[in-house]
Amino acid sequence: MTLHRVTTTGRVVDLLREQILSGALPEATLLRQEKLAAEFGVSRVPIREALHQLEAEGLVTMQSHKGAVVSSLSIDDLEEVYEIRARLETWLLEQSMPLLSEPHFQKAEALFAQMVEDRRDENWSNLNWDFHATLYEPANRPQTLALVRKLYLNAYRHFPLPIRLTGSREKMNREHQVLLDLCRQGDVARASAHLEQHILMGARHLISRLKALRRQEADTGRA
Amino acid sequence: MTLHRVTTTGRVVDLLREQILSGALPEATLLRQEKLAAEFGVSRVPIREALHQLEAEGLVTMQSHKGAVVSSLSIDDLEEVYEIRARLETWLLEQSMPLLSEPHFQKAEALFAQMVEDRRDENWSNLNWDFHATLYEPANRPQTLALVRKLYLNAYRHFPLPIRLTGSREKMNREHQVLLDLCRQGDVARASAHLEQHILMGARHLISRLKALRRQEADTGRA
DNA sequence: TACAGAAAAATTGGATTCAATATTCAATTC
DNA sequence: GAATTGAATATTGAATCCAATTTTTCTGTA
Repeated sequence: MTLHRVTTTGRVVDLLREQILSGALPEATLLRQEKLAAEFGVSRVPIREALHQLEAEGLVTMQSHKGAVVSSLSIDDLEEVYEIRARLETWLLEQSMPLLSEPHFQKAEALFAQMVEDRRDENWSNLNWDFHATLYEPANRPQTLALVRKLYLNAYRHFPLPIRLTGSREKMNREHQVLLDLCRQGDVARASAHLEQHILMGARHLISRLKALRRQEADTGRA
Repeated sequence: MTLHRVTTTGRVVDLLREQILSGALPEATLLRQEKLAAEFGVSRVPIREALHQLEAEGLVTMQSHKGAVVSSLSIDDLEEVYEIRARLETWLLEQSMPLLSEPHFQKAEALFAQMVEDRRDENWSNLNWDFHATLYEPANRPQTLALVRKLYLNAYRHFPLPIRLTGSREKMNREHQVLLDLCRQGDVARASAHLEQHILMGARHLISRLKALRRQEADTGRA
């Protein structure tokens, strides 16, 4: 177990990524190197290296001599990412279900209970991911899991947390409960279909909330 | 139409990526900043920024104060990447097939003819990708297409070109021909199944060649 | 000879400095 | 008065310089 590199660049990358994925730095935010350098108390060099790295991850876009901005996903892109997730996650579930055993169910149920109980929005994303990942874990597909996780985080960002949860929490809980039941019953076909619906409905909800938000912004802008 | 940024870092990224994906820089190659800087006639700063970017793309791995190496895919990882491709590309094909029209067929046939004719190995990868992409294009899934392309290139590298083509060219051509025919006939189910086999067989071939190569290297190393 | 430890060299990471490009804003022209 | 040019300012891109870390080499000892 190697205790990873602790370079300034690495820390800046982690910090910025966290702030972008959490929504603290919303899309289209201009990232000034000097400002970030002052904020973190370092020179501009590690800032720029971090920005290049985040650009490769798709989280920011850089234009030479102009600056870096937090990149945004169009609604179409967002929908497509969810569809990719649906395609890959159902596949993971189909592979893992025959291998799911009691410890997995118990872990998933514990995470589910936490999600129902913990009302703090900021914990929801991680719990939700851990819940899903637990069900996929026996498939033993590390590359796929890592890829899906990246898509998950990338799609979930940009939205102030309360917004993306409003009015969907109870629904999500019910769907997770059904998914768990179907997994326990070993009904692969229905579990997979349910998961697909779960993901695509999530996308629909998010997109409708996003559109409402944009309409609202346009209205206040006009007023 | 913006004439893109021409920064030193950007050019270095493109050059290194090209060399890695083409196999000119094989896996596990140590990338010395000073050496690369001298080679490209620039300072170490843009080299380092480029390495960070390529690390985020997964093409190199960096260890602090030790150096950067061209990252390698294990055989298991390689196989998994091919399976992801199979899962996503069949999906793309299923969506695009109902929308395929004559211009697409003609473009695909032209690319196919070029692949049959052009014996130069170094053109094969790009032609092959263009052929596949042509069939997926009507699906209008830019994110998925970009993702699959990345997986395609990433998996195909590391192998000296002649090695990965030896003994598979004729087979590939036959399979492409069948795929084209099935697409023209509009038989979605069979085309999709054939494409899946095509991709998975490609993986099997590549892996067996790779294992043979490693055995051979071990033998000569022992001798 | 084999090994441990310290000095030296090599290499990377980060700060500072300089150069190139973009933006801002005032002066000028129509 | 509006548009345009150009100087001043701000910001990024890259080179050089210094610090921190790792690797190698050398030396002394068992």
